[in-house]
Amino acid sequence: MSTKAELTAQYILETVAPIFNKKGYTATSMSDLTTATGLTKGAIYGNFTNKEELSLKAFNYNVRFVINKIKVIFDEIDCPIEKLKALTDFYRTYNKQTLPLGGCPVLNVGIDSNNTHPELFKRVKEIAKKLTDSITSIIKEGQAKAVIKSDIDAELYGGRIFSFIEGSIFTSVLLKNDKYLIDMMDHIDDMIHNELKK
Amino acid sequence: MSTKAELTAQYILETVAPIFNKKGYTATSMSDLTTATGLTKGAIYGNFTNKEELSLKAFNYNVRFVINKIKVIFDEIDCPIEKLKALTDFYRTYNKQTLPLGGCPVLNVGIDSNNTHPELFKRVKEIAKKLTDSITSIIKEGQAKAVIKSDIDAELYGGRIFSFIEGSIFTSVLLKNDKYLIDMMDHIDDMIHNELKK
DNA sequence: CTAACTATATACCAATCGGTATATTTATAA
DNA sequence: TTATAAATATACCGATTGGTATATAGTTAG
Repeated sequence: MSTKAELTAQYILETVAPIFNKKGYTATSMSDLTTATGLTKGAIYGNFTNKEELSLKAFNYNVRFVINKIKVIFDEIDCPIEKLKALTDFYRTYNKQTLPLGGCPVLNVGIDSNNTHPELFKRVKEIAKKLTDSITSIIKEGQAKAVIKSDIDAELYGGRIFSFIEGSIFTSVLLKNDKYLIDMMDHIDDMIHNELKK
Repeated sequence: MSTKAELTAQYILETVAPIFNKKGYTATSMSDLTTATGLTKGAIYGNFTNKEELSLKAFNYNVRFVINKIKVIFDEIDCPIEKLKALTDFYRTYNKQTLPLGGCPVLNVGIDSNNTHPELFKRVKEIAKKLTDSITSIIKEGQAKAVIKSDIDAELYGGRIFSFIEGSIFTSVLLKNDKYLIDMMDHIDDMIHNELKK
């Protein structure tokens, strides 16, 4: 029952997660982490084997944060069309919601880990696949329930919507204006009505 | 006439640009650059004041590479609609074309420099603005020439198309499949025909 | 209250970091 | 061919990197 260490491990993870997400793996130094946590290397290395493991768990922590929010929303909705609309509603305020994380972990770590940290990149890819698959599933569910046109290519739209979302997050962050994100969600809503909905 | 130094400076830039683009600023070490160029620090620091200046010029070099390609295409086309379609054609093979650069510099450096290198980030933002503006201009030109619907919000579509492009680049890189990029270009083409074109 | 154990802090390691001063080589002009 | 200048290589700098061995402090069971 090592409750003490578990608590500090959790505290370290929470504190460290946004730093890794914002600065990236290499640009985040162990001294950044000791400063932020107010702990020493002894405490950090007592709870995590090395920087790599810590960064991976930090990414998982950030992703879980986002996915849990989406899950909560989805669990309250039956209709696939409404699920998709709830998803765009969620992403309308995505930048505000991911402020404590330091931005979108998939976008940030996806770019950061590419060509530098294969294991981390692999994990991001897994999550991206999971996200596109979940959108695809909703569309297929909509087809099964006959509220979405049966001739729609669900996989294609799943990937397309994922690109829509990540692209507009990127633009809104780079140009520092949420209008790009919000407009894209409007566009997706239109698409749902004009192309997907039966 | 210091032709010698100018040549090596150019050689260094070309060799170094894809490394910065792939690994990011911090993860790229000076020793990476001496190894890649086969030169020593003396040669590099003789031609560039420091790592920061070098990374900025490397980004500019990469961006110029891409923008020049687009310029060449645009200069041969008059019709705004055809320009937009040529743009999607260009991006269909974007990953292959930017292979020597190590990927999309706007996407890579935009994420990498955020929260770490304000000056570099500012420069990426400038380029992103330039790109969205150029798309917006084409749409406005199309409206002036009465080939694009006059009630279309050109700025809105400019930002939207930019997000489409960057988002699909991201997805195709992350999931290692060009189909996401190609499908997005198909989608933009459809949009041009169904929403923009008069 | 003490002994045993767990968890954190301290002090240190070799390696690498970006950067510079100087020596050496290479190119150029007379 | 030689003197001069330009360009590159070498050798080094202090600071910081990720990581570890050990000492100290904190917690808990008897």
